[in-house]
Amino acid sequence: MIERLVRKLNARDAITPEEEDALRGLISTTETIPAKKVLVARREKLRHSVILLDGLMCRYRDLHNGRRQITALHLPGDFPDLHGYTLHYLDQDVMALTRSEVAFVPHDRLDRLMDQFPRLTRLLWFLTNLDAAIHREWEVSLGQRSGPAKAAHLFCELHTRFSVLGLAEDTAFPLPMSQTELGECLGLTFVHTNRILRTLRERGLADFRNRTVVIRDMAGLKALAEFDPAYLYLNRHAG
Amino acid sequence: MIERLVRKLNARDAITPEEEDALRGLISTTETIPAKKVLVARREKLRHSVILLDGLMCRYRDLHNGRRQITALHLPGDFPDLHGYTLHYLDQDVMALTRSEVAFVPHDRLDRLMDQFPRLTRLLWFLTNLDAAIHREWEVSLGQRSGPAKAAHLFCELHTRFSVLGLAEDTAFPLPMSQTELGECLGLTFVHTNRILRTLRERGLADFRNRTVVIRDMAGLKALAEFDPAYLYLNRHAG
DNA sequence: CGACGCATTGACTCCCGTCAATAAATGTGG
DNA sequence: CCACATTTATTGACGGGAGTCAATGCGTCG
Repeated sequence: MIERLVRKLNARDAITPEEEDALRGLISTTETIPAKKVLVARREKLRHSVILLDGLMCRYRDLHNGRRQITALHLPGDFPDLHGYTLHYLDQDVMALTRSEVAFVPHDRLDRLMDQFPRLTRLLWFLTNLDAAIHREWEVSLGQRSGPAKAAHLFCELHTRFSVLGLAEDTAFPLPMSQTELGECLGLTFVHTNRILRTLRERGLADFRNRTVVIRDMAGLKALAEFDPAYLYLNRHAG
Repeated sequence: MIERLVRKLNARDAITPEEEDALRGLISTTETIPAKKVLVARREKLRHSVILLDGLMCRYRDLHNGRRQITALHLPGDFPDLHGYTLHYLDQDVMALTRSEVAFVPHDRLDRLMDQFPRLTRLLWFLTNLDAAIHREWEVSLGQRSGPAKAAHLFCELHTRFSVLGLAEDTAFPLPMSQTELGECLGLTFVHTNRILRTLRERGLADFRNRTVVIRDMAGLKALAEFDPAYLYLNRHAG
């Protein structure tokens, strides 16, 4: 059930069996969410948070001109709205990009966890801070990187994050979203996103097709993106 | 000493006198930081965090092409690197934009706080989540808003944040940074930032001069920015 | 088979970056 | 207090990256 979450946490800090049990005990129920469904609406009062068990989710914001910015992508093991525990409502919508499995975590169980497991509490706090670190790196991409570098950087990030979960191959990972949605992550229109994907393909760097990203030249892709994974906090023994 | 922080927290949730004392007890020493000084370097191992008492600070990231993205602005009462408590090092540099006063908070005192004050712990966790909410709103700006709307939105945000602290007038607030630095917040070059400031001035919306922003037409500015302050979580009684 | 969503490409426009020059403001030392 | 250097602000000319509009192809599904 929570294997992905444990795997994600273990990549950062050792989890004891007791803590793993405590995490398991957080879950009340699970549910299957159809693609395109908004799971948590902006401003909605929250009494539970959600662990993504399987599938792909995002957080986003719509603007009046019809454009949308996706501000976060969530992989299995992520806690897309854990911040809702302290914020009480979300500032953005959470949507399933694909059919997804989620587990509900009532906030009163988090209250109890905070009393009994300070170390685990700090780990959950860490998870929300990791989330924020990814937001910051996206700010850098959105503000400063060139179109191709934006796409390259996102591919590098996702390859790393999927690898941690054991869900990526050496040079490929699933990315079940449309070019429109990819563009909404990168701050680009789908037309321009399509052109950028073509340049990455023509330069022999990466290929996004059939909902899968194939990396042809990892070093070149990382160089174009100036990818530095420090913000993913994977250095369990260095940090 | 921590009046600004208390004021910031009180705008979100009531702080008891005991909690205020506990917050005061977090501080070990204070220090004056000269302008342009990097207070916390990326990757540096951390044993304390910092409360900004007075001045203006930012977090940023430099890219190889010489460009820089500022990912967060910090006002008095902010905790610019509180996330360093769980992350152990920062993914970005923290710099003083002006001469600043800071207070140091050793992480072992936060450890003790977590054992003794779960509600206050949740409030500190809230602060890092509020920080992340601002990151997300900046992602929306950087990715989707037009140049003038980016500047307008930042002005609206800062006016609100300064107002909470009692540091803004009805239609003006201090912004002691250069146009270059403002551009680094907005993802624009200083040349274009200058042009955008001119259009805001010519449209009678806002005027940024002498390190001060004067808002001439609040409704118009908010409309241009599509400013919705929900992400600042100020609705103490609604959330 | 037709409807629909998604991908691809071209033509055109415009926002924004680059390069460059100059003015204005600020700071510094004598 | 002035002379000078440095930073910051302003503006113009030019080019390129990204948005808009539009047409076409393609795969899926009812």
